[in-house]
Amino acid sequence: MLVSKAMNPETRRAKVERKEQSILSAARGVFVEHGFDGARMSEIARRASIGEGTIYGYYESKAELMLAVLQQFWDGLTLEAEAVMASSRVTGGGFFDRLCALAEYHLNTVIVNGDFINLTFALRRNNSEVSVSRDHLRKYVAVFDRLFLRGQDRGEIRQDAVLWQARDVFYGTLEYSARSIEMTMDAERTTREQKPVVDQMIALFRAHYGAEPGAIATDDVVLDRLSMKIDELSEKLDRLDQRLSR
Amino acid sequence: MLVSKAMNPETRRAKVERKEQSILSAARGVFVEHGFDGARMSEIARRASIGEGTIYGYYESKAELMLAVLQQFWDGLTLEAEAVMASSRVTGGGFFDRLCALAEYHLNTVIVNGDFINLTFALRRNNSEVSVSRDHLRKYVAVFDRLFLRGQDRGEIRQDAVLWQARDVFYGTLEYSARSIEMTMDAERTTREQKPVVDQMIALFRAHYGAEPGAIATDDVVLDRLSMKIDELSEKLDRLDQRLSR
DNA sequence: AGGCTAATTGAATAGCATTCGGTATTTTCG
DNA sequence: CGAAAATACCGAATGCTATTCAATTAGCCT
Repeated sequence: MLVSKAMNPETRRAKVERKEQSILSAARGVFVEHGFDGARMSEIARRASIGEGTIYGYYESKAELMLAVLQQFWDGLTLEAEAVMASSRVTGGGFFDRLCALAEYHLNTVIVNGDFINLTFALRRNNSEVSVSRDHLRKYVAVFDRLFLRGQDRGEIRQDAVLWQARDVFYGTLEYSARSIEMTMDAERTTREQKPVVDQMIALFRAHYGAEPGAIATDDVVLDRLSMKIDELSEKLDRLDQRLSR
Repeated sequence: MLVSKAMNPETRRAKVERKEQSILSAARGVFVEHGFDGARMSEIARRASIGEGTIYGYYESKAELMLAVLQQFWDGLTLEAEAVMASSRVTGGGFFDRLCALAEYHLNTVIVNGDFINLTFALRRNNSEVSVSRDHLRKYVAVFDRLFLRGQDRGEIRQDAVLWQARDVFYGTLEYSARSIEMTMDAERTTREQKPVVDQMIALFRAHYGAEPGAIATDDVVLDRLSMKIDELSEKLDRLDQRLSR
């Protein structure tokens, strides 16, 4: 049939993609539930309603299936992070409002999907070739980079601030905090919630990277005043000089 | 024999411990070389020169063996970190010298033993009971805590600085930086070495937690210089004034 | 020495990812 | 449309490993 000829290439791809998605989502569920080693290919197959061997027509191995799941995961995070920053709550807000929103989103994500994130880095244990997801990670952290650069352009951030350091501090601190929180590592303070972590972080950024820290602004005022006085003195000197030479 | 009676309890324990150590070091080598999944119990047994089944008389399972290796690893780190801070190079030095030494040591360690550290957190995927090493982690990070508190006592650090935040920033940033470095994630700057990471970090700590932030000190110097110049000018003016009025 | 206990061993077991030969389903072309 | 060719699908068979266990050995005490 002509119809089939015209439609089939479409339907075929669509069908394949649908099946791929069903495998992927089944796999994601099983991996989240049992972890990598605990996940059984048989269970994934069962949940996706396909034969066990069929999976291998779509993914080379368990590790590569996991990798596909992780890539989808990180891509989703990237989209959500962008969405959070563009959300109405912070639209029109300055750099620090957006940063705060991003920090809250990231911290919460890391806490909720901690296992997933660990797996991202744990996967590159033996299968050294199967660790492609660098690009996806890069795309995710690029969300922060764009925000930071824009903040610099708009003059909200010091021009001499170092992007890579700020990025490391931001993601590093949040990730470590998340681990501390979920470990309830704190013998010192039993209630260590997410909010103070983000607040402290924003405060640090404001103080260290902000374009106009209070102390320095004050000093600037003092400097201006002194400069003006110098100018006054210079003028007076000139006038005296002229008077003397006359 | 009385001798055997007196010695055997000692020798027996010693023997057991020696065998335990030999298993542990064999395991460590194999795990480092091949990762957790890649490691074969048979190879560990061979390297320890014992039968395959014997291992299970000492450790319940492969995961628990790994755990023992990890605990030994973290304990070693703790000792080394203390040693670095007490080393002659920084003896008598202030808080920031010690902090710098600790940061350099930690960053280097994390880069060199990155796989090991990942494994620490990746192990608690399925075997949720087998994740005891919290105490060992706690002991390790406590090295920083002691340094920080001492710095506060000596007045080198602001009294209102928050310990847990500083800790998160310190370890979090270093760990994340290490990952970035070993991933050579940087399309922006190909040569991102360890030194600048540590330097930036120390600078941040000095500025944000130090009792006398550097930026303001610099501005103070500028202010002083300007004030002096104004004084000079004033004196000159006065002299001229006197000459004129004479 | 010699009996008793605990330690050691490596062959047997069991669990799982991956493969493969056969079957069903789709596509192609006369 | 129909049959041949190609492709997708299946799940039992394979192969590889952690783990167990019955037999053997070494250590200990009187």
